[in-house]
Amino acid sequence: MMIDIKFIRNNPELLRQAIKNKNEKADLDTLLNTDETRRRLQFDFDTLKAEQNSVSQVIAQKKRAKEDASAELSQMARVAEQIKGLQTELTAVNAQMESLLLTIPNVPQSNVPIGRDESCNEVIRHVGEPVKLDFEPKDHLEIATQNGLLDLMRGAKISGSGFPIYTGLGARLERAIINFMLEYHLQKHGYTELMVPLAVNRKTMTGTGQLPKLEDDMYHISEDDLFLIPTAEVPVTNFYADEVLSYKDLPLKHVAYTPCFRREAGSYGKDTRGLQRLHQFNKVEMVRFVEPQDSEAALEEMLQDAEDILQAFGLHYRVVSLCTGDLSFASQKTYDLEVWAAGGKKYLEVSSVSNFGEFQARRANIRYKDATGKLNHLHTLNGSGLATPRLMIAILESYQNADGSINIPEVLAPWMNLKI
RNA sequence: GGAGAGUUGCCGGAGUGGUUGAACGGGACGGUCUCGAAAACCGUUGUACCUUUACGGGUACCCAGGGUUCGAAUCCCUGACUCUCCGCCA
Repeated sequence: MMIDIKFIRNNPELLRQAIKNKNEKADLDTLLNTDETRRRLQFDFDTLKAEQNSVSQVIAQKKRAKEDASAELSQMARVAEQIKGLQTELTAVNAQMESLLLTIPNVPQSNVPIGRDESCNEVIRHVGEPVKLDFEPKDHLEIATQNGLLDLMRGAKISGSGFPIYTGLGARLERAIINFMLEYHLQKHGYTELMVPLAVNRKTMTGTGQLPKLEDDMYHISEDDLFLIPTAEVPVTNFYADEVLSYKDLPLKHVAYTPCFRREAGSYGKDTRGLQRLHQFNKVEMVRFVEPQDSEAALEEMLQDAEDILQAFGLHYRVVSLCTGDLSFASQKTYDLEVWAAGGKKYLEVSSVSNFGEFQARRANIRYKDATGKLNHLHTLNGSGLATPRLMIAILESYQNADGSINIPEVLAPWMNLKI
């Protein structure tokens, strides 16, 4: 499957532009040349095979009639040899095609701002007001330390930096946040929960587009060639890999809580204080499977689903439309939600909501039969709803008191067995 | 970890190395019949690629990858997965 080679063949300039705008390094010319070679080989192969098939029947007839078929046999011996040669070439070219196709990114939607990097992202709107504190706010790490919520030193001791340990009330708070978000999506947004494997195979990682590009960013268990998931998107989207669904099943909406693992190779020393950037963190993820004509509307809906969580916490945030240079490899349009951190006085990314069009469905081979019985690739979307670390930062910093204590957000009370 | 059995189309289930893309049954869909329905009968019912303005034609696919052969669903090798039994273990 992969990305549609016919589409690439017919729209090379569109692809060239998309690759450039996304700052990707995909070799389109080699791909197109290889495609031509492949088609020529395939044609020759098919032609010879057709000859072999028909003469083989003649041989069968003659043998049954006890006639001499030695002329045909020697002719076919030659043909068989040629076929074998072509077969070898074809196999090699097909493999080359596949690895080239895997490096072609998804094409951004036309309404995505064009730009090199995040400085070109477009702020769509601000929602709510930054919390007003009549004292100099502390940052989340100070608050967490003072209240005994986190033990990063011991996390570093037993695993390494970036593997946080939530302690006591901190652990309960983290768990309450996760449960609150999960139940919110289940009960108010109509998602169905999945609890999924945290280690997945290579095919699965390729299906959603993490591989081959991001192999260095993932934890890999070489013994079994398994990868720790960087997001629940991977196992949840691949839930339907190699399947054919019915239009009657759609839209499908799944939500899953999982820890996420990221090596964050190459980002050392950047925004590392406290919970800002971690190798392991918790996230509730929403995934949707929809008919193609519904995916644009579904993206807006999912964005709202994620926003609802921030609003439930009464946190100020902004919605950002990512520019082409900041879009992920597989995405054709992405909104980020950035929550206001009162202590650090900056916006922190807590959610990324993306429409992948048919890109992932092609790679993972997820199809559906539409109302007319026609087979199509469906569209996939996903969005964080939300990632907890930076949400925790915003909560601690927004709900702090002058004496360094913190209040528990009202919506979490039922999840912590607290009476407020 | 050890031993055995298996993997065929939407499902069940045949298949001797040569007209098998695949018998037979079921399901689904269309039609005949009927006031309507059931039953019965007739027909249709895979995917991908190449080619053709079109009708059509060609190739591949019977878990995956190799091999034997003029020719493989059918024979051989390797691997994946499923099931049963034993061992170990939460």
